[in-house]
Amino acid sequence: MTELPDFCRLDRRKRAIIDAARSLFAEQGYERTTLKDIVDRAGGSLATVYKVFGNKDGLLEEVVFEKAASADVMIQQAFAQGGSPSEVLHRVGDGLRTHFLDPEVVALVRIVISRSVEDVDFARSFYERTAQRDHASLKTLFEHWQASGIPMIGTPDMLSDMFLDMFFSDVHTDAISHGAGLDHSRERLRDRIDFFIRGAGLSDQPLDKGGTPEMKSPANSR
Amino acid sequence: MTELPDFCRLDRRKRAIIDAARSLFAEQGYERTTLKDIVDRAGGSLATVYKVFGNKDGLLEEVVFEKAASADVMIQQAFAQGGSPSEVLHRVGDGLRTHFLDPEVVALVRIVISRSVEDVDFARSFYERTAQRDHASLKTLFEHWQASGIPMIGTPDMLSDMFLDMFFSDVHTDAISHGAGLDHSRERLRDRIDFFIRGAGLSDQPLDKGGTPEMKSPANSR
DNA sequence: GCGAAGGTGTAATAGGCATTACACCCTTGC
DNA sequence: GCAAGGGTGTAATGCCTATTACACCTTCGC
Repeated sequence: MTELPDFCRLDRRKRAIIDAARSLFAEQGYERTTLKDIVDRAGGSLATVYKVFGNKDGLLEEVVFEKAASADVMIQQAFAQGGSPSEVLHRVGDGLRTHFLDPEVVALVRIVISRSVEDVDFARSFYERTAQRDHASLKTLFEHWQASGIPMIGTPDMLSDMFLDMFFSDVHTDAISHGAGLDHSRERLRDRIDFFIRGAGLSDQPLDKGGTPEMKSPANSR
Repeated sequence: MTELPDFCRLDRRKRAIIDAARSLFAEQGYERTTLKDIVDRAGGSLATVYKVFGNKDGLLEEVVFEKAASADVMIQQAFAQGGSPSEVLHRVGDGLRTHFLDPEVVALVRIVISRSVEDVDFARSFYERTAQRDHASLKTLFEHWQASGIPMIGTPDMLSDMFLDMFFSDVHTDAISHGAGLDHSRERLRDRIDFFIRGAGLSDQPLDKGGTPEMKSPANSR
């Protein structure tokens, strides 16, 4: 029963291979990266790659699904911290921005998209574990607010869609233009989320009825 | 001087090859499509492909940039037809929806994204001729309205960005999920554009002060 | 009909890379 | 120390496909 040592050793190998593969895939794309490249960077041996992952596709799956975490936990937390819809949405937006700003995430999205032709199931599975899950989490938020009597225009489903669109479109643009066309500043994000909040009819409903009904400042036209 | 006949003949060949290549690239992706596939479908000969396009990459460029038309003309027309911002934007939205619903457009976007790693210039050039041009056209619209005294919240630049995001994000989702996750109905589009109009503070400013100020039907909360 | 310009078809070249096979070395538990 | 099992390194296999070369056939103006 020499399980533990073997496991550890193999495990270290596995880690090194996955890390090397992820960075190489991100740099060069999947097709252009040869297994030799990966072995050269990770150390170890080609034979090990086949022993652990079966083949190149198997390795890709491990790499992608390890990194393809949904942001749902972050969304729950942002909600749990409390505050008005506006405050929560700004927090969520910050979290999503950080997540999608990661160049490795963009690179993986590129790979998934290019493989989505040959392997629809793979891509769809990625979609379900990321975008669809984010959507569901966000939808829950709007449902909560709706249930607690906060007025909004549009269904939770539609609002969640629109909110995420702001981020997917940025990832999309980044994937094509390699960041040439995009300003990822915090100010831009703030403006966009404020825009969303107006569209959703969520402009601060003062739960405390102390303040004025939100005098729209003309400062928005930057 | 036998220019015309030669030209015509070559031209017919060229057309057939581009058409075959475009449909095959859309079906299978660029890497998976061999020049043999293309010649088999187009008829003619491999040698002709090399004579006309130089190599496989040259063929791809022709295919992509022929199809990658900007929607700017459509945007100008939608504006020229007149009407309130709301009316114009709904028209533009319809046009963009039609454009981006074309599966071949989505397929080409997939290809451009996957090649954007190895050939940044190619992808960027695509971006400039499509998204960036659409953005510029749309921005002009908002500038016109702004100049003519119609109040709006946000800069023309930002508004144009936000408007296009609704479509880019759909293309992005389609590219990954192959349409599994998306409803492209006209109703959804209408709701989204109404959302945008609220966010932009453009909710019908009656230029003609005859009618009622556009009674917003509560049908929005579908 | 004829000759030439230009397409066509096919076979050869060449290189790349996933995948497999195999002999060697090193760690590990006794 | 030592035997065994599991990693390692490398070479071989095999397939695929871009690209080239070349001999043949069509078309078109005359």
